Amino acid sequence: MILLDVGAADGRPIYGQIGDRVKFAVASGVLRPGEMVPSVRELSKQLVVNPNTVARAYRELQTEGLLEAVRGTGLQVADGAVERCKAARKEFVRDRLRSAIDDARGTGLDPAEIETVLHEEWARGKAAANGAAGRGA
Amino acid sequence: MILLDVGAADGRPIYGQIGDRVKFAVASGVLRPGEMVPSVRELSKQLVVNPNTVARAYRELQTEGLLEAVRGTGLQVADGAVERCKAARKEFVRDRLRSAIDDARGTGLDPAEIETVLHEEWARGKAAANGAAGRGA
Amino acid sequence: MILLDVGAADGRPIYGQIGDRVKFAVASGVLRPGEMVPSVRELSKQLVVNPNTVARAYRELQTEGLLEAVRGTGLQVADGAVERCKAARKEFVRDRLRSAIDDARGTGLDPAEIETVLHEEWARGKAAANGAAGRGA
Amino acid sequence: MILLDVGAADGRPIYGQIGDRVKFAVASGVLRPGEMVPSVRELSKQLVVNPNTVARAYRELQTEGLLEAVRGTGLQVADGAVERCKAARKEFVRDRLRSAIDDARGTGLDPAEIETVLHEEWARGKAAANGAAGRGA
DNA sequence: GTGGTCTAGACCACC
DNA sequence: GTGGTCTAGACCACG
Repeated sequence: MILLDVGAADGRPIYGQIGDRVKFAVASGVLRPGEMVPSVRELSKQLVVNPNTVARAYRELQTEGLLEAVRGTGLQVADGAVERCKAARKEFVRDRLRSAIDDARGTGLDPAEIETVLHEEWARGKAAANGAAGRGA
Repeated sequence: MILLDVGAADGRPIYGQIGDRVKFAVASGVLRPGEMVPSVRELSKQLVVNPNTVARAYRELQTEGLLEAVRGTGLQVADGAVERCKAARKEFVRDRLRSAIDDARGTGLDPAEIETVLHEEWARGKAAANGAAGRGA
Repeated sequence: MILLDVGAADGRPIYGQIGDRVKFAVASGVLRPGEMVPSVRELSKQLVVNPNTVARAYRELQTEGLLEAVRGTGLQVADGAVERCKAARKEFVRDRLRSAIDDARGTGLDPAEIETVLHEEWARGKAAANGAAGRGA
Repeated sequence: MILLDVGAADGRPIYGQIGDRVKFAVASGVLRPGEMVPSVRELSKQLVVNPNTVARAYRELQTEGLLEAVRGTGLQVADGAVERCKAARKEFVRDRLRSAIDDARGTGLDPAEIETVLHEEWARGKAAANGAAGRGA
């Protein structure tokens, strides 16, 4: 099973995307406190990314207190991580949507037309999600 | 009046943001074909950005055929630019919203909650725009 | 003038030693808020160390809020850095002395003998410092 | 009674710390020539450390001639070990104190202030030792 | 010139 | 096997 996946280059650093993915996984309960995260080498293979990049992502999560090192064994999700990850996730979503909307408004395009596009894209995303769920069932 | 404004470090290169702003200005009719764009020096001062960065943005707009050099005078908006800029703008808006929505969905957050946030942020943006319009009147 | 110097491999990571040196320099007033620190490349040459290692040290100082990036120019000492660096320095000194003393006690060596050695080494260090100062004057 | 104890990650390898502890125990007479040292398994349990790590410490003590294998029984303290361990201990203490003092001086902190801290920490260590002795009595 | 990111690959200590 | 550190060198965006 593929636990984590990073999208194409969307400008954000890869190590940041990896960090976010881990947070989301913790927030969603896919990764639970006490559980080990994939090893640096394994995840780097899975994502086709340099081990250093994964290591950097993990290091930052460690300094944030979300991950804990177990000597010679790996890294595990810290105890209080779930709540903080949930908060971080919602913050992330809100920021992302807000900046997209602000950018759209900033173009000078008619707000009504923006709203139309917004609804279209929301519906498209929902349909895609349902389709995926349907195929999965 | 501030014709162009570039946001803080949102990851995208500044010269790209500047290029987009020019396109949007053309699409909105703020900048008309035949009109001169601000000089590199002027715009770089206005945006508190290095002149090289503005020059690069203009250079790329020239290679896209959206701007034309007028010898010894500066750069003017090309003739067929409006339609292409309008198309580019709508494309930009759609891409931006779609990727934001996809990213939000990718976090595993409950879609209903995402939709709530989406509505909140849309309303917030609308209110801010009205407020700005009101202050302008 | 050599602003910073890292000692031989004393077990601690080099990037940590570099970070400490910067903090000490700030605490001592050698580096003042608003001043630029040596560039990554320059310092890496000076210390005969890989640029990445210096970059890592600087990055951590940035996340600690002690250094601020000035786009395309370099890194400068942050405003409130002096106080925090002074505190960090004293903490560092105390930790270092305490652990050394604890380790010495942990060996089971007669406390009186430890104290003798302690006085000898303190005197030796003082003499060396004076000698250096004398030569410098 | 806990014969040996290894501190938290102080940067030095654990197997080295264990080796030192054995040497100190020999120097202090806690472990006498001809006496058996704890088995790898027993000591690894006591220290909550991987058996390999203890084994490595013992191996190095063997190559230094401080421990001798007794076929089918274990490892015993070698005959001439006491003197060498005493010397090593004093060397260790001196090195440790000197490097700590040098490091403290290297920070640029006022020597008088360093001396104050030094006295405080020395007193603190002495008090702690007395307290432990008191509790033991 | 500046820092930031990423890759590739090495060595170490520990399990 | 694990993570941590370091080196070497590349490319990018920006000044």
